[in-house]
Amino acid sequence: MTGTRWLSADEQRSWRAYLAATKLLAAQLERELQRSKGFSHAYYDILVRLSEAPDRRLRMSDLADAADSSRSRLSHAVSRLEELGWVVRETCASDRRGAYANLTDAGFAALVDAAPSHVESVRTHLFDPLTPEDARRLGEICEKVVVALREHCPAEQPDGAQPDGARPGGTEPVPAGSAA
Amino acid sequence: MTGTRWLSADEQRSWRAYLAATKLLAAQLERELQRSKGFSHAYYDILVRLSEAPDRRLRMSDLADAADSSRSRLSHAVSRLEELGWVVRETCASDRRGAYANLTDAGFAALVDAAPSHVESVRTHLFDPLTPEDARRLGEICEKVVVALREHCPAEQPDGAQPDGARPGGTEPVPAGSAA
DNA sequence: TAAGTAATGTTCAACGCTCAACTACCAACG
DNA sequence: CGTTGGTAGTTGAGCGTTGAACATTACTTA
Repeated sequence: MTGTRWLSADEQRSWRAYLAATKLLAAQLERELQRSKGFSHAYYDILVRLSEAPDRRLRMSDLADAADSSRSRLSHAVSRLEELGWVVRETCASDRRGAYANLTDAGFAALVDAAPSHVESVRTHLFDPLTPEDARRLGEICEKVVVALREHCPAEQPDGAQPDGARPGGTEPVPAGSAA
Repeated sequence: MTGTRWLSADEQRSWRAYLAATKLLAAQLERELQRSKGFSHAYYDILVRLSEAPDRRLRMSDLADAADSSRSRLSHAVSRLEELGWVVRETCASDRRGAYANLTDAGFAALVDAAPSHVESVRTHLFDPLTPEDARRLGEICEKVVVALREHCPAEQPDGAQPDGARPGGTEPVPAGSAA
């Protein structure tokens, strides 16, 4: 009864490195963003998704999917962003259960303000230590993992976002669209 | 004044894939471990580190470093593990400020019980979608990132663990040492 | 030995996340 | 219509993390 497919020595080493890298990198980016701009990466991510959406607004569910977040978490987070004046909710006319989250000018400004230092953090701690080839491969590998995860749990995840893997949109820098 | 080194289109794509993959994978592993065994990956990690240590015990600080955890978080976590009967604290004779965390037989048994399904999760969601070559490269890339992060923040991190990057030890399977 | 500095570990308050209700609404079917 | 089932989003309790403050003990230097 030893059906377990244990990890090989190489796999274990990769796995440990993965665990350490992801944990340390996330903690470092969080710390730098928190110290320089006073808000979390979770907020940043929400602001980015909204900034990229048409009219800078998104249905709550779509925003949750875009940010790989649970609906509950998103609802709480949007409430806090509303208190900051960075997002406002708006009820949906066509489906009265629904709600839009709108990015305000102040929210957009906060994103514009935070982006440069955050991008610099990402570059410093992730891309600078890697060769361009490494970076490209990391992306490919992660895309494979994402595809597998999205199709592997069709009923467990917050929702079944299509396994795109190739969304355009600029992550860090502020996307197209005029400020203010 | 536009000193920001923005991400290229390729870099952005890699970065987004990285963000999605790490978030989804962590959530999936957490969910499966939680549902099948009822405890978190944070606990699992602590149990693993303790199980690998001589006499299955470690100073709190060393354990915090090994698990890439803050002292505060570790202290809380160990308290909870103590309530489960999986770890016991012991005051250190040679340094009376210090404390050891000892893995109990029950704690070791819990790890032995959880390991197979957890390893299966890791394999299913990470290694199965990848080629062996991918897995090897992922490990190399992560090791580079870890090295950079560890040397880049000598005064900010919980502690200054030496930039090893090549610790042996078996991660998932239960390491050498007799059970019970 | 006394004073100053550093390290270990715990505790507390604030905050965010999770999970399970819960409200409100839509849509289909009889 | 009225019912049933499913969807959108919110809420609240419980729990874990964070970061700072704290007590205690060790080390270093005069």
